[in-house]
Amino acid sequence: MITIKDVARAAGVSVATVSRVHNGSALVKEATRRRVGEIAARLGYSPHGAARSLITSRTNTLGVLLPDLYGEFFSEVIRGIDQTAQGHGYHLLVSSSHDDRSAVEASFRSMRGRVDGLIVMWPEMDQTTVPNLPARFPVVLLSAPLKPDGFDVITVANFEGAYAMVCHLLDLGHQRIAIIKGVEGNADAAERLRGYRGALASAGLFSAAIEVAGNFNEASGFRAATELLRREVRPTAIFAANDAMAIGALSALREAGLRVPDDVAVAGFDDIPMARYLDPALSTVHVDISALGEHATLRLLAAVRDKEKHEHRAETLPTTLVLRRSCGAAVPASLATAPTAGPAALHPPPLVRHI
Amino acid sequence: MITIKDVARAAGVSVATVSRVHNGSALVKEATRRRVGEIAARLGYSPHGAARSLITSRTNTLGVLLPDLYGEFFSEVIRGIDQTAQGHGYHLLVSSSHDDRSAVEASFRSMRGRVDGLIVMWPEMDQTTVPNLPARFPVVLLSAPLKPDGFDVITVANFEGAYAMVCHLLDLGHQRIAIIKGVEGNADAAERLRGYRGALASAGLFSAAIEVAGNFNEASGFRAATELLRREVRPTAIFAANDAMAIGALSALREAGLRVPDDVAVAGFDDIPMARYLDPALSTVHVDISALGEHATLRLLAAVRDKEKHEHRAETLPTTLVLRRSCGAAVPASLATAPTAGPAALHPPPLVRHI
DNA sequence: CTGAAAGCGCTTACAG
DNA sequence: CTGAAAGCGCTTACAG
Repeated sequence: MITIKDVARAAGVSVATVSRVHNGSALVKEATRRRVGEIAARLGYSPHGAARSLITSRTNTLGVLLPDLYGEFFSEVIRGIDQTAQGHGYHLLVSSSHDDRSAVEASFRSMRGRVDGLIVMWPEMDQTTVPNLPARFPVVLLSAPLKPDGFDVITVANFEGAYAMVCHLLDLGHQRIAIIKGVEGNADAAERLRGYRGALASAGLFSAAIEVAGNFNEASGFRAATELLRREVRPTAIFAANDAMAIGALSALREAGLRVPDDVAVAGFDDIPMARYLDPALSTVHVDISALGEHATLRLLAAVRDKEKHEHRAETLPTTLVLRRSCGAAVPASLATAPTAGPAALHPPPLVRHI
Repeated sequence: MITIKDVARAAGVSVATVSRVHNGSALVKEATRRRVGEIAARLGYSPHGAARSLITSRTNTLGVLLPDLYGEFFSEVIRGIDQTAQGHGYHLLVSSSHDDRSAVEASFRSMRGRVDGLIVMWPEMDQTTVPNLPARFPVVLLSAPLKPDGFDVITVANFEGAYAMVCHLLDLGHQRIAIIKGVEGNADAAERLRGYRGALASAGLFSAAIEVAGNFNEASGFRAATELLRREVRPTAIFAANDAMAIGALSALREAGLRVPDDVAVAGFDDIPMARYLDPALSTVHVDISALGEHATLRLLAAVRDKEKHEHRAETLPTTLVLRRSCGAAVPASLATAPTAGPAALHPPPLVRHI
């Protein structure tokens, strides 16, 4: 590996000059700049990142801690983060499978000196498990249920989205609406449940709540739907707390020979990219997932840029109702058919209702 | 930020001793070890990664360069890489949108001194664009169409998979089988096309090839299928060079009021996780995508561990035919119904034919 | 078992 | 405009 010394020697200058050339310092004679630049290029020199970080105490890298890397949701989050970070000249150091406080803290330690800040998604965090990180170290929390001092927090309008979706199902005339709940102790899951209950209560149907357990993956949605179908009184609509479980529920209903939405209406939450390709296409609460990543990154970059003056905020991204076939909403004929070819037709516009 | 000096001072020892404690050196008295360890913990000390990398010339980080971060395919690749890397104590520095030689080389330079090796996925690489990287620097190429000296290469059995799928369609009696091609100049796309042509040729139908352009995304599959439907002689089967395009084709067929597989059979390539949830479930060539990432990581770790003796290899991961409903294969009744609840039932076992 | 010292590859005041 | 020198936070022979 060739170092700054090799370049300096070959060019007959000091390492300071080579450094200045590489950092575009104005204090270099044009001729020197060109000569050193050429020699560096010829030698294939590139500055050693770790050495640079050590002296500048900047890494141009953001750490990303996620519970998991599996599936479309996390994939979209990362994409949003990556695009934004890359656009600002930052790299991404990613790490997954963080499901408790010590894992988060351990990851932080192992990233110390390698990142300028951290995005941590960990919806199971609660008051007692706020990670203990050095004060002033820039951290953005995603989907955190609280707003601890010293952190930026970005969440999704879970309550509002769930509330609106269940209200919509009520509007369609459903009286027996079941929810497949998300992971126990998960903040997103809790808020979506609260929205479901709130909507039922607003219709005077609070005691009609039908709640079954789920854990956000397809298999649990399948199991939950199967269980619901075994009950003597079946629900006429199923609201799954995320799309993955809705997909599992659709499978269960199909296998049971039930038609969606005719026999049972189904709705999800997230609007992952595949939701529109299911058959029937899935009605769901739209979350701009990559925007979540983008926002988190922008907040983090702001915090990194001025550590001192940065004011921590808690932001909530809005959600939107996206009505496709699975919930049985009457989709206007003009939207139901998409006669033109091309990308636009690929995504037959769903009925969108702003919440 | 607290450094090794602070710990040494607080513990009344030299920095060398603190360092030894943290690295589990055997040359430390038990009492010292405990005392220093406690003080370090109390102070919240964690070693500075960049400083450590600089002196040890190891980063415990692998760089991952991908063309894109969008969609299930890349998501699965990363997951495979991450799991394996994490299991071996390595971090991941990811970077996307690499579509030409200079982007790859620039990324390499910016990662210099931050990673111990690189996984580069770039299927458009060819003989003239092999990136110029320092000799002996560990690099694994994914989906590369050639095996340049000094690189490990991992590819997928594209030719065999496509060949087998098209043979299967021929076996079902199809005579007019169209292919929706992948990105021009993409190695995977080229091999899949070769497999398609080879299968037709083997049936004496080479001149019956029906080839339309595509670029691996849903929209292009939609367009291609729409174009095929406009022809005076329609194909009876469509083989899309990846699942995303098959999904687009399914949308186009549905909008045109055609039934799959009754009117037109459809098959894809990749077996992304959602393939089984489509309706009809998609017949496709199964690639163990996360295993691709896993293998790449293992090869890279081997190269990192003994740079000198490491022998570069080219490996090809096998593919499997996965027959679901969309191609019209007669699925045995025992497989078509999945009566049991639970995760197993979620994935009704497709007819798998080993190629 | 412990410490003093050199050095990893850079950047940046400070002189000149 | 350029260079000598200090120093970022560590690790590791080398002495003792």
